[in-house]
Order: sequence, then C-alpha cells, then structure tokens
Amino acid sequence: MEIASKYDPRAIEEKWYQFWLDKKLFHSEPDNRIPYTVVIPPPNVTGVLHMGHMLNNTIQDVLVRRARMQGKNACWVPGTDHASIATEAKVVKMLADRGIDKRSLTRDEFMKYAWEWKEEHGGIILKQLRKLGASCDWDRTAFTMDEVRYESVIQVFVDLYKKGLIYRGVRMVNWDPQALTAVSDEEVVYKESHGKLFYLRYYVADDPSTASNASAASKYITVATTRPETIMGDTAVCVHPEDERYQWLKGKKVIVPGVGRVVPIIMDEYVDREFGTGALKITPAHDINDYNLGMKYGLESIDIFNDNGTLNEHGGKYAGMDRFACRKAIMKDLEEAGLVEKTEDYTNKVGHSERTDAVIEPKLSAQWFLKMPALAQKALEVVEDDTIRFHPAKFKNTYRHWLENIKDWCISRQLWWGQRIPAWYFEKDGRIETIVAVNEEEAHKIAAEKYNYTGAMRQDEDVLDTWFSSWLWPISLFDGIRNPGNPEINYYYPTADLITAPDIIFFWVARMIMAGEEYMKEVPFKNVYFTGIVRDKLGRKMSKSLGNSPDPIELIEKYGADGVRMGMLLTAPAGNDLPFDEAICEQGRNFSNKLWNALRLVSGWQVETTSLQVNESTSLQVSTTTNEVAVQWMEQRMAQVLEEIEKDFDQYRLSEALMASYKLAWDDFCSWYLEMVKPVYGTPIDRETYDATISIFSRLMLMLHPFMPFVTEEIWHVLMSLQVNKSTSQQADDSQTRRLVDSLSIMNQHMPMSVFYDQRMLDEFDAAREVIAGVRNIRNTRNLSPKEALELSFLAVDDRYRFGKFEGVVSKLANVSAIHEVKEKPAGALSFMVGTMECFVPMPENVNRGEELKKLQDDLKYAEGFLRSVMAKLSNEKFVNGAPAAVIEKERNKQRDAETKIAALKAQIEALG
RNA sequence: GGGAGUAUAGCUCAGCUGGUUCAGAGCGCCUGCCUUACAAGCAGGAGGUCACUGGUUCGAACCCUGUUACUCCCA
Repeated sequence: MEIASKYDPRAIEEKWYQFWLDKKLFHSEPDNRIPYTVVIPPPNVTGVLHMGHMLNNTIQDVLVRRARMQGKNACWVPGTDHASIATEAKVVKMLADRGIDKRSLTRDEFMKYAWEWKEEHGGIILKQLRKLGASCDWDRTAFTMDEVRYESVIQVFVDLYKKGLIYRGVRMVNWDPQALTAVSDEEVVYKESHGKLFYLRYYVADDPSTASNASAASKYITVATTRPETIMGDTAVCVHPEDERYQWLKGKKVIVPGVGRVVPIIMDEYVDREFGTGALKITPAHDINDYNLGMKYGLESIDIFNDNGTLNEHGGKYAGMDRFACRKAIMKDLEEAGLVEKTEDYTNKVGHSERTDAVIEPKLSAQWFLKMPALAQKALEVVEDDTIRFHPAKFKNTYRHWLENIKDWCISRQLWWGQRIPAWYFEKDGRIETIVAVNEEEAHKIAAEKYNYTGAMRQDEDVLDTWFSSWLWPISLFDGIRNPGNPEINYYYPTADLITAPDIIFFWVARMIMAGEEYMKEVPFKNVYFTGIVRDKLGRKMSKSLGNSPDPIELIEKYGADGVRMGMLLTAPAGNDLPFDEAICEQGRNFSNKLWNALRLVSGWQVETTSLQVNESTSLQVSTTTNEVAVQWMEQRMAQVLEEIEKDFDQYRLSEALMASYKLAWDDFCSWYLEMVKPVYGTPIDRETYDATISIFSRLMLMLHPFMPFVTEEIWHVLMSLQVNKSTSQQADDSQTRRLVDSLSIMNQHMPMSVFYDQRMLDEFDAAREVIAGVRNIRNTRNLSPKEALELSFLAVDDRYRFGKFEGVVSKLANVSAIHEVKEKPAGALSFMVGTMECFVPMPENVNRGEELKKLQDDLKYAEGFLRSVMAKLSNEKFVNGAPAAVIEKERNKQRDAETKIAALKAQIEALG
C-alpha cells in the first residue's frame, strides 16, 4: 500500500466528518444505556467562531467522544441563542443599508426582517464547529426563539408571575442609550476611564425668599463631581453628619450653580468624607446611590435625560444636547459665572454596555424584575454541598460572593427581537390593570373573569432578556417545561458536565442552577468545567479590535483540526488562562504526522507465516522471545498509562490526560516498542507480533480518538483493513469483511480500560532502557560507530536493576553482540552505572584517559556528597526516633546504594590510573 | 474600597498526604546525525536561590507569619 510520507489532514477530515454524519453516529435517542448529556453553551447567533469557542467546544467534544466510547449514550445538544440586543442591532443596520428606518415598520414587519436575517446569517458558528470535528447531535439543533423554547420562556414567565416572583416596578436601571434598552447589572462592564473631577460652588441661600438672587449669598460649599451635566437634576447636597467642616450648614439650603434651584443640605453617613470635599450633590434620577438617598429623605427626582442620552426639557438651555456635549457646555458656562473652584484629572471606573459599549446611564424606568433571594438560596446550597462540583473549585468563592449579594434581576428589554412579555394592560374605572397570561386569548378570559372586562387590551411592548431564555436551556432543550416528565427530559436530565467560560458564571451558570431547582427540583448538571480565557502570547485577551486573534478556520486549514485541538488542549489546564501561540498547533500537527508514519512503517511489513524470526542485525540469535517481551511490556505500559488517564479524567485534567497519551504513543510505542519489534529491512515479521502490534496500535488510536478524532479514525480503518489483508484464513470472506470494516467507526468502539499490570516488568524495562542509553552514550562520546557491535558485561550486587527478560531488547537496540554477567570488574573496560549495577564495554584504543578520569571523579564527588546528606539524617537521633520506619528504611537503602556506588567508582578510578 | 487567586527552567505548566537522587514534563534552545516510517524526524546536552522574609518540624517547593509583584471578580 502506498502511503504519503506526510500526513495531509484536509481530505481525510472532510471524508470522516461526512461519514459520521451519514451514519448518524452523533445522534442519540433515549435507550437503556447510561445517558451522558452535554448542552452546548449556546453561542450568540450573530457570532463567528473565535478561539474561545474552539477551546470550549474541543473540551466538550473530548468528553462527549470519550463517554460515547465508554458505552454511554452520549448526547451533545447544539444550538444558538437569539442575542436580542446584538441581533436587533444587526437587523437595524441591515434595514438602514436598504434605506429602511426601523421606526417606519410595524413590529410584525420588523420581526419578518429579523427572521430573514437570522436564517441567512445566524448560526454560521454551528457550521464552523463541524470543521473542528464537534460530534453534536445536529438533529437536535435548537434556537432560543424556536417554538419549543419560546413557549417555554412564556410559560415560565407566567408561572413565576403567579408565584409572585416576577413583578413590575419603577426602579433605577442600567440604561443603554444606544440600544435604547435597559440591561441587567451583569451586562455592565466597568472600565477605567480618564476623566475630570470638577469642584463646583453651591452658594448658601440664607433666605429662601431671595434665593434667586445668588449674588447675595456670601458663603458657599464646594462639591466635587465627575458629572456636572447632571446638576440639572440635583435636588440636594449631602454631607457626613459628623463632618466638622460642614456643621455650620445644618438645616441650610444651597443654590444649584447655573440652575438656580434651591435644594436642602442633608446629612447622611453614606458620604465618604475623604472623597473630594466630603460634600456630594444628589441627583436621585441619575445615580443609584442618590436614588436611595432620595427615597430615604423624600427628595424630588428630576429626570433630565431622553432615552437616547440627550437632555430633555428639564435641561433648560441645554435641552436636546448630548450628555457629553452638555458636560463641556455647562462647564464653560459655570466657569464664566465663577462657580468653578478647580478641575482635577481623575480616573474612575465607568460602566459601559457589554453589547454596545455605550456609557451606561442610570435611569429610572418601569421594568420587570425577578426576585432572586429564594432562588439564590437554593442555587448556593447545591454548590456548597458539592451536589454540583466546580472545576477548578476556586470558582465556588466567586459564586458564593455573588449569590450572597444578589439583587433582583431586571428581565425586560426595550426591544422587539425576543420573547415579548406576556402582559396585557387595560383601563377600567380609571385604573390600569395588568394581566399576565400565556397568550392574548387567555388574557381576555382572565380579564373577563376577574375584572368583568371584555374590551381592548394592549400588550407590553418589551421583550425578555436573552438570558431569561438561556437559563432554561438544559430543560427546554428536552421540552421539559411544556411537557414535564416526557421521556426525553426524564432520560437526559440532569446533564452530566457543563463546559463554559468563567465570565458567564453569573449570567448563565448560576441562573441555570436556579431554573433547574425551580422547575426540575434537581440540579441541571453535576460538574461545571470552567475553561480559561484565550489570550495572545503577550497575555492580552483576544479581541476583534486588537486583531490579535487568529482565524480558527485558517488554523484548521494550516494544521488540521486534530493539530489545533491538540494545541488548544495542551496549554489549557482547567481555569487557567491560556496564552495561545500558533506554534503549539504545530506540535499537534507533528504528532498526527508521527502517528501517520508509524502506520506507514507497520503497513509496510511483510508477515511471516512461520513464527520464528531471525534477527541478523546482530550476531545474537534473536528468537520471538524478544518480540514477545516487547509486546508484553507494551501491554503493561499501556495498562499503566490507562490508569493515569482515567485518574486525570476523573479530575478533569484533560491536558494531563492528553500529555500522558502523547508520551505513550510517541515515546513508548514509536520510539521504543516499534524499534524493538521492527524487523530488519526486507525481512518479514512473525505473525503473533504483527497481530499484537496491530492490536496495540488500534487501541492507542481508541485512546487518542477523543482528542484527535480524524487522524485516529483514518489510521484505525487502515489498521483494520491491514488485519483483513494480511490475514491468512479469511481470504474467502475478504470482500465481505472489508465491507464490514468500511462500515465501522472508531467512534463507537469501546475505550480500553486499565487492567492489572506487572510493575516488576516495567522496572526491568527501565533498567534495560538505561543500559541502552548508557551504551549509546559511550558510543556518542567516544566516537564509536553505532554499526560496530560491542560486548556488554554487567555486575549486579542485587536484583533491583537487572534487566531480566530484556536481554534481547538490549542487544538489539544497543547493538550489543553478547551480554555476560560477571562477578568482578573486567580489565580494560569503560563502565557506566545503572543504579547499583555496573556495566562494562571494552575500552577502545583511542580513549582519552584524562577525560575518563575526570568523569569518574565528578561522579564520585557527587555520590560522596549524597552519602553525606543521607548519613546526616541517619545520625540524627531525632530523625531516627521521629520518622516513620518506612522512611528510615529508605534512607538505609540509599546509604547502601551510595556506598556500593562509591566503591565501584573508586575501583574504576584506580583501574584507570 | 471588598473578595479571591497566582508566583517553580527561556515559555507554558505538573509537583497529591511534608519524606526516594525531588527539583519534574512539554515546548523552545545547544551539539551531532538526511541511520530504509517520520528532518513535521533521530541520538544526546545545557537550563532553576521553587518571588522574598521569618517561623513550625528530625525533615519544607509543600504548613504558618509578614513583604513584594501580578491576575481575576465584585462595588
């Protein structure tokens, strides 16, 4: 069979992904196996694949593929969320490009365009995930606005309203003046910003009747503010009740500069005396803290802004001006009026909208809220008691802190794209009544029954926060809200693992837990794996604006999906940020190529029909024993590594599991095992070893498959067909067997499991490996040709470092023509030590005695130093009395070994000299 | 301002219950090799005051005190 010497992933990856799709291997239906369910963190429908998705979905795919191979019924449900703000912005832009103004459209017309946009542009990301090899059950692809999910959201809203957990009220919310909607606390990003701190003079109005005559006042108080434009809404100035500086102002009133309004001085401990002058202006309509003070002291609340961030009629001469332009204008005017004391540079954190990046304007408005305390309580308990485990566990702290300080969730958004709030209003007897119902018909029915009202009703214009859909995701994906107890939700819920980035721990993780407790009385998942944030190699977060993020699809084209997956995983311990360097994908690509070349080697072998192999590379007769030993050792080693990997997966240490598999395949299998059994060029290999090699190689592919699905599927298939081809007994059924092989997939083979292994054999191999390395080292340093066979003798004081069955292996890999055990050091020999075992090869003619001597003396010095440290411990009474017996015994062994070694070295030095 | 975390080789990280020659891995680097699977490779090698400080202990990378630096979250 001709196989290219370089592995080319492109055609292979496409071929197998299509194969998996055609055979519906990703699809899951409930059955009697154990379910393993993962729901995708639904990417934003406007999104394109970025490195964070790559990481996140690679991890999910690894876990899902592994679970599937462990015989579980794996179901990974993909989907997208509708991202109301982001999508609406895209649609508005699309309309603008076509010359259509959103305001000229009805809601229904707009929604038609929005769906059109979604069908055309939404979900690119899901297509891209296929290139990565994601084994999602595409038949189950869901969208937070499709019928099932939409209705689930509405039903939950109505239910929570009935339970009294949802209410509507006028509150201070985070207003996004660009998207023209409220956003939740979690959607506000605080960014450091360089601004100014303005010191403004508020003159005392001694006599309220002459207040408008500001010049009459002789005293003033200086107030520091970062937002002078809000003075139009000032309704008080506040100082600390114990602030000595301002006692004289008690009960007085002051005049808002430039505005002329007379406002009271209030005293409250809320004030930080250290900040600015210790005096605060209070604008209840535009600051949450001021709002609270306003409520406490019954202050007037004057809203000075329009929804788009311009000043309204309360802005006086500044009405219509943008808030930032107004800031400049106002300062200029105050400056001229002599009301500004000074201006300082000031750095503070300013809230920006996560979606539009506009500066958030705290604003009073009527919004819908979900009461959080009771929900939070339960959500906290299940994480505290480890019903849900976080990996890494440190995120428990963050989680706890948030839930203990939680505020009610603002769930209404002033947009059209989303689930429209199912609330209807009508006026009766001069009162506005509110009906919350799953649909208008139902609302009418309730209105008639409850209020005896049959007239027209108006539905709330707002939609619900996108996260109010996403928090139901693990339930609504299986229709568990509309049809509780249906077979799917019973089978797939709770899901097993959730893999997500830590920045949505509040948005999503916590709220899913709340919804799970509320609607399923059961947690939505058992483990949460928090990935790191993908950064560039300078440690900066990857972002579009910096242009520092590689295009994942280009990476895949360059290194293959397997290569990229491996690159991501190798640097991605749970919860650690990963500084991504493209070079790491190269390692993944190289590994694919290594496996590929191992396949080329094996596939080129001729198989001997008889069992004996004569190895002519040395003058030693090598029987199959060497190969048998090699196979046995490889089996032991594989069992050992499997044990490690199983442990790693239990602890979600994926990069460690991958590294262990990588070393098993590259070092143990390719560098050692294949070299041990490799027949001399042109000679055949014995049947047993060949079969064993194919079997081991195949199992290695199974172990690697979750990490590198494509190359392993390809190699596995070639291995299967090799088995068929070279089989002596199956000639007749050849084509039939072939068809069978072609129809199989590595995907649903069984993952090998660790079994008991022989540690003694592994130790013997380690000794053999060191002997081989020792001989090679002597050849290298003394310029001895690897082609020239050497004779090896060894002197073992005990059995610990014997290489036992591995004699044949040593002779083959070190090119040793004979191995003798000796009782005394042979004359005229070079030596090296493996533990306490001394090994000798004949001294070549050209050896540099001075160098040899120096080497030996260095070794001796080290050994003597080591012995001293051991003796120091052993002669310490406290150690001997205090340490456990096993530890002391170990030290005694060290002492004996060191003494043996020192004696041997001294003898060698003497022999040389 | 409140909370959490991190600091180990040039880089990214392991190091579990304090106890082996325990100071490790991968990558990178250096040297020598196109040795009939693989130069996307092979054989070797160099690299660290375990941030600093004091303590506990027979024994500390690991436990405790303090310091410094960085990161994240919350307001």
